[in-house]
Amino acid sequence: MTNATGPTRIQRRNTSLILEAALEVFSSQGFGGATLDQIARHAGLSKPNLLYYFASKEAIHAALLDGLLETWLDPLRALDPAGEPVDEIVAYVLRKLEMSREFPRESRLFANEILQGAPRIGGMITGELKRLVDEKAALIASWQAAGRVAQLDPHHLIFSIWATTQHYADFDVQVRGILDPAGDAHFARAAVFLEQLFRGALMPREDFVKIHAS
Amino acid sequence: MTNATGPTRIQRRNTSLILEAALEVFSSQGFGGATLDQIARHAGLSKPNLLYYFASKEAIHAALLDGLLETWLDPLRALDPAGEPVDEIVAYVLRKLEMSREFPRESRLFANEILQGAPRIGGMITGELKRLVDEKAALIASWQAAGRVAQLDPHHLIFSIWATTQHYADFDVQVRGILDPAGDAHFARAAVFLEQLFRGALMPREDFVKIHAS
DNA sequence: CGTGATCCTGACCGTTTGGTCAAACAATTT
DNA sequence: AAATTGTTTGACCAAACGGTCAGGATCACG
Repeated sequence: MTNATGPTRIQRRNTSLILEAALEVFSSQGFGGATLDQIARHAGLSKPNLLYYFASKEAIHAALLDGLLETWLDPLRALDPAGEPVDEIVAYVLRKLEMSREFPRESRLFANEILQGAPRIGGMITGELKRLVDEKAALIASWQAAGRVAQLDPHHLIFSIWATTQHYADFDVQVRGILDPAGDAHFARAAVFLEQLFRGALMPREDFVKIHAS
Repeated sequence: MTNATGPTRIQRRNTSLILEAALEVFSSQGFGGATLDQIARHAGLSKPNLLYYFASKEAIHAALLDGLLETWLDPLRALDPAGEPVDEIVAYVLRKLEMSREFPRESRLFANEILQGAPRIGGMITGELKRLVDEKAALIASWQAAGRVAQLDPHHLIFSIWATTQHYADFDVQVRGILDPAGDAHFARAAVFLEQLFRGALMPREDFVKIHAS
């Protein structure tokens, strides 16, 4: 039965094998399109063995999302009230872009979930996520009130950061189809572009004039 | 058998019922997650009746995408070499945002397809789409060479326009979960924001200084 | 009103789906 | 090495899947 000594080596290894395989399959097929057989094959385990570690397909999916949500919101949490506003926001953009490069499957997993109406994480959006976004939007608004950032709707600013950065993970196939490269070269260009885009839009107007008038 | 007089009234009505239902289901479940029974129920037809009009599930999906691709690329095609550069690009942004508001399901259908690796429209991306994007990117580059638009990578500029505008369709649930509104009110704010964002980033630096130095 | 073409459906088929289970197998403890 | 616990699997199940088909209903038109 349940054991107080925690998960065994085998348990840790297999649950992680399963979650890795599930990430691969769910992120590229969506929940409905994924099958336990696919996940089992990717994990190198038998289907009944999956269901020894997880109660159901839903349970695997839930465990995946649960384990990822925290990591996913960390960059936004790191937005520092004490920092230089424009630099803070630009750093957030680049951190988010980096996550799209390093964890594209995780991004696609969330994208799939939200595209399909967020049936399994709806509560988290209107709860934890909304609280965090409202808090950081208020922070940006306070920066704007102090004249340290250009006046742009803070909520929509955050949306635009999500949209532009996650685009490189979620629409990877399209991006690669249009720019030919097989590697990660376009991420460097994307970083330059996004920094220009947001720095240009965020820099307080007076500062901008000062710099360019000289 | 085949008739030279074209489709009958019934054919037109039912194929359109089926495509409308398929759009609803495919866009919210993905191809793999959708079932013929769901589509049939939404269309108010029996499953065998669907298959009287379309040879297979794949055929319905293909017909949907085929009929939509042209419409979807029209706003980009409309980017006019003869127009005022910044206004042209901003107009494109707003047109694209309007499409996200009016046709969110179409946007999600494409998003689902590309998220899942574009297995069914891959050729179109590296063909027709790439040609169009390259052409318009060259147009923007020529505007930049003439000093009429700020220097920003044109391809990534187009990506960022797609990303920011389609975000309001594809991630609708998330946007609505964070801003409370049930209606379309946030689209007006999004339009203002996106115009600020892109106009600020696109305006040639010299013009900007001129305007704000006075 | 008849007749040929079009349209529609209930019953059915083979396969795949998520999930179960008893029994075999391996690890660990005593 | 025996006993206990934890792990794995082949065989199996009911339901749902995409798709077929023979035949009945409905239509357009002379």
